This record gives sequence, structure tokens and C-alpha cells, in this order.
Amino acid sequence: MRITQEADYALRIVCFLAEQEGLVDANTVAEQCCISQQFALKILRKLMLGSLVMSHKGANGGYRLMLPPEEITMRNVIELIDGEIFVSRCLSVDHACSKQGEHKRDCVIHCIFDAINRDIIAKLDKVRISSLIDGGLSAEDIIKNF
Amino acid sequence: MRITQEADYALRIVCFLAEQEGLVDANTVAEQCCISQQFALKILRKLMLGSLVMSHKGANGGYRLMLPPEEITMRNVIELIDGEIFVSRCLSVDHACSKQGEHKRDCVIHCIFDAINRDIIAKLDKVRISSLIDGGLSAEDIIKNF
DNA sequence: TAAATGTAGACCAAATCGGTATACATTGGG
DNA sequence: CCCAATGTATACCGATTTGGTCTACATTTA
Repeated sequence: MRITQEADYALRIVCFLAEQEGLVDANTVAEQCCISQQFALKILRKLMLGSLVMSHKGANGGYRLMLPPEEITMRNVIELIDGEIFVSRCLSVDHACSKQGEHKRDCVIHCIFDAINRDIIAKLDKVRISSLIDGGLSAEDIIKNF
Repeated sequence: MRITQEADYALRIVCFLAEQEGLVDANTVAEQCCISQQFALKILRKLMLGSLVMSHKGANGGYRLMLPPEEITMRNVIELIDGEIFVSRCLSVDHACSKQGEHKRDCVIHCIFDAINRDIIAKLDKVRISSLIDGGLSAEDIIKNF
């Protein structure tokens, strides 16, 4: 599954919350992150289900991160929204290709995709939200770390 | 855009053709690669448009590779079928995120996705069809080369 | 108790994906 | 020369995913 727009939005939201103190209401989050309020709410709910953010109801309610930004990785956020990352369908649970493949090459192709996939996940796991926000690292420094 | 099932089929087809001598008709290709005949035809046509295979019409017609398998990479085949590879929508031509992003983090996230993407493409570019077929390399050797 | 918030989930349109169907063109063999 | 075997072209189709919106409701604080 590819990394969706929604996951991209979720990253923005998490970064935004990481830069705020106290509770921030959904409207502010949506405006600051350039997302419709309704969609932001939906994403915030998913982030809550994954225990990345918590909320407080009622007037003056809002959302805040549940973890320090050093303890959240890009992978955490993306997988929470999109589910497990896989670049090719034959890596998903049903393993379509390994069922059909009688040939050596099918397995080899599968192994290659798998290696690439593991590499992507490892990279996304190395990037902490704290690196992305103000006071974090430059893109070059993050990439150098890969 | 993720690597689709169709691209996976295309890889099988190209590998199969690489192992055959002379022309092979679409029915044989479809059967040997476990693809429906119609769908195999569709993929073969795309491979023709990309000049990876050529065909001969009429009775005793069929398809064959236009290039030696050393000169075709996984990237060639996949991009021919799926178009440009990008792991995240914000890397596609419209650059949705860079339009909206006023924040440093949006650019950083974009740069990270871009680095990951370039890495995937580079890896797929290193794998030649000749490595995938009988007499080629083992998956471990291919991955070691990454 | 009303206004400000969050909660839940149904609903929806467009795009993508994986594939099929139909009609036609070309070639080679008898 | 004609027909069977092949390829060519393109329209169509249903399921799933994606990117949202809408509606109704629950909770909290002033």
C-alpha cells in the first residue's frame, strides 16, 4: 500500500501538535495544517485510536500528543493511518505471487521487493517527529542518517 | 504509485520471454505465467509500446524480447507498466504538498520521501532481467548488491 | 442549560486496479 | 485465394481504495 495523502496530513498534524503546548482544538489544527475540518477530525480520531494523541471534550477541549516527539517516528504515524506499508501487492498477507509461482524467478522477485520494503520501513523508523519540527534537523542531516 | 500486480505480471512475462528462443504466442505466455489471455495481451501490448518486446502477426506469430535480458532492468519494466514510481502522492507531478506547505517541516517530509523514492528507483535499476532468470543470481546476491 | 467542543459512523464521488469483451487487421498455410 | 491463426485496438466493467462530507449525538465547561 502506498503512502497516502491522509498519512501525509497525519504527519503534518502530529508535527503541528508537537509544536504546541496544551490542548489545540480541531478547527485550529485543520486551519494550520490546510486540511478540511471534517477530514482533520477523522485523522485525529485515528491518531487517538493509535494512542498517539489524546483529547479533552467540551468547551476549551482539544487535542494534544500523548508522547514526546522523540518517541514517535514517521513509520508510527504512517502505519497508523495506512496500515502496513508494502510497495508491491505480492508482499501483502495473501502472498498472491508465492501461491502461483512455480518458477525460481517468482521467489527472487518477491525477495527483492521484500528487501526494498524492509529498507523503506527501516528508514521511516529512523525519522523521529522531533527531527521534523522547528529546532529539529535539516533534511540533509536526516537523509545522511539513512 | 505503488507497484501493481500488472507490473508484477509484466516482470514474469519478460523473464519468461527471456528464457525462450524465437517467437512465443500470447496463449503460451499467458498459460506459462498464470495470467488470463486477455490480460496478458494487454500487458504485452504495453511492453511493445515501450519497445521491450516485438511481435509478429499472423499464423505462427508471437512475441519476443527486443533487447538482451542484460539490458533490461526491473525499473524499465515496472515504469513501463505503472508509470513513474512514487511512494507518496506528494511526489507526483502536481506537488500538492509543496504548494500548501508554508512550514519547514512540509519541505523536510517531502525531501525524505524523495530520498526514499530515489533509493527505491536506484535499487530497481540495479536488477537486470538476466539476474532473475535461470542461470541468473540468487536473491541474496542481488540484495547484497543494493 | 446552552454553547463549544469532541465522537461515531454512514455516506459519497472520483480514481485506480485488475480484468473482460468485442470488433478488427494481418499473415501464412493449404 | 481464402480461412484459420494469430496479433491490434479500444471500449467497457465491477470491486476496491482514496479522499473526503454529512448527520446525529455525547460531553464538558462557563
